[in-house]
Amino acid sequence: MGDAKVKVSEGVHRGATSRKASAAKPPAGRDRPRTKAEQRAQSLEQILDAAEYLFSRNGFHGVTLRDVAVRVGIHTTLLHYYFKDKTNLFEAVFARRAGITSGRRMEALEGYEREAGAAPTVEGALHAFLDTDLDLYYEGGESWMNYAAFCARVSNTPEGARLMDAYFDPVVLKLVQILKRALPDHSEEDIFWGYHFVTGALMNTLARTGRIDKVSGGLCHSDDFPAVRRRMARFMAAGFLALKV
Amino acid sequence: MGDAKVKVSEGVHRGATSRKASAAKPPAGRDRPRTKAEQRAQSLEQILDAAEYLFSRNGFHGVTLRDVAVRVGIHTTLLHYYFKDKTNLFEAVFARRAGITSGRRMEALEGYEREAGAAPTVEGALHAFLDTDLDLYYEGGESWMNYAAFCARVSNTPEGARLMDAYFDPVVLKLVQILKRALPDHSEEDIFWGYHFVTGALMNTLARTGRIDKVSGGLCHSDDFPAVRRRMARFMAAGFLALKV
DNA sequence: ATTATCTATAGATCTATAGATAATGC
DNA sequence: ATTATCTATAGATCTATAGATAATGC
Repeated sequence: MGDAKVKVSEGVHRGATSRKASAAKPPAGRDRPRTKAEQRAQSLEQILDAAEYLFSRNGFHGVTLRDVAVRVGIHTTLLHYYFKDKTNLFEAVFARRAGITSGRRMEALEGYEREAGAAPTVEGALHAFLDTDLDLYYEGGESWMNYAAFCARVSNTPEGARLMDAYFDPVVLKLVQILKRALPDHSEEDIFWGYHFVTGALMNTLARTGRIDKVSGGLCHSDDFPAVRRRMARFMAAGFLALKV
Repeated sequence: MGDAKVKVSEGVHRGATSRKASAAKPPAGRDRPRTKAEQRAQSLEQILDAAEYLFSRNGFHGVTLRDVAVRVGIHTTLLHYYFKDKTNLFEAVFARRAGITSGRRMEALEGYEREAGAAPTVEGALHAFLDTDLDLYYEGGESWMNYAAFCARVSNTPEGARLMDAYFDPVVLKLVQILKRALPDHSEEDIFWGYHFVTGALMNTLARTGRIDKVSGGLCHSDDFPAVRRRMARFMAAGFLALKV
């Protein structure tokens, strides 16, 4: 765990050293939370950010509560105070942003459905499904990018897949529903397997393993979601169409 | 760990009970290895099988040496005897079949290259790349299917991705090389991103998370590699072609 | 005589809880 | 008076090693 950077925040009560350094006068900025509500909110967020980052790289079992605590600069026991136990913390990381993602996607899909009226296209549906999501992560900054990687990792595990179901099934079913209308002559199996390919490619994107960087000799970058966005819906739409001989 | 089935093998020395039961006479079948070489080979294989299965579902940190030992029906220390430490065991699981997979794929790609001569197609290259692999896992039985899931899981992690590089880079580069010849007007970036989509979809297949089963209401099955094989090369080939406007 | 397997055990680490202390709230 | 944070510690588990025992090999 030599790589666990201790992000020293100037929060209250964060070890004698930093406290002493800023004890005489209340430190200038809004670094130091005033009310208890603020303090609580800040701690929760810092903990979730750290856990999100660590879980996204090392998985549930690859992260210890100590890792998280060290990264935030607090004591392990505080994690129990706020989150009861490790499983709960993990699920809290997942739940924090799951509603937002799935909500935005659902809106985008329903928006497209209305707009397209009687003649939805595969590519249109995929744009709504994919671009909204990619934008959210890319524009959301580091934490959202970590959340994306977290989801990719979770989705790859048997237990994790179950977690995803609860939040993302409605969105997937909405997408499938539109795809069926766009491809009335395709078999249901074709549509589901097409969806299976799309998710795989998407998860591989969100995971940002760095493999594409290496394989391409530095020409492409795992972090370059816009590059994926520019290609993915078109690529996949053509794939769907090709399934029907 | 309630689900860790103890596969009681009738090997030598496997606990007083089973030993006593078969002590008087040497047990009939070829269950009991004669020579030390056979004994060694059998133990190694049993350990690798168990580790492969467990690592594929729970990842490196989600499996303890005790889990593996219990599943085989031996003592933890024997794992150290044969494999030194946990990391080594993990890499041995990976290495056992990596050469075979990558070898077969490479042959298939080179075979296709010769056969296609001056006019290779994207779909042809993808058939060679994908079908060979899917067949190997599907026809190889349970252990090969577990290995596939193991790889999918490994590939999704930052450290794991590095492991894959060593073995699979030449195969990937060969594929890319053929794709470039098949798509002379495509940008290199397009080809690499297309490859990125293909891998993602493939890894999602190998992982067999059961998600497609659920989403499709039981119509499709994660285990159904032939169904993927029938669709994937065609799907992806169309995607590649669509990238060039 | 060598190899395969087990027994015993050290040392580290991990999760979780109980209870103390130091802040803010009213 | 309540909430946030820390100290101390129990109990479980995990990896790894040293050394004993029981097979096979010659």
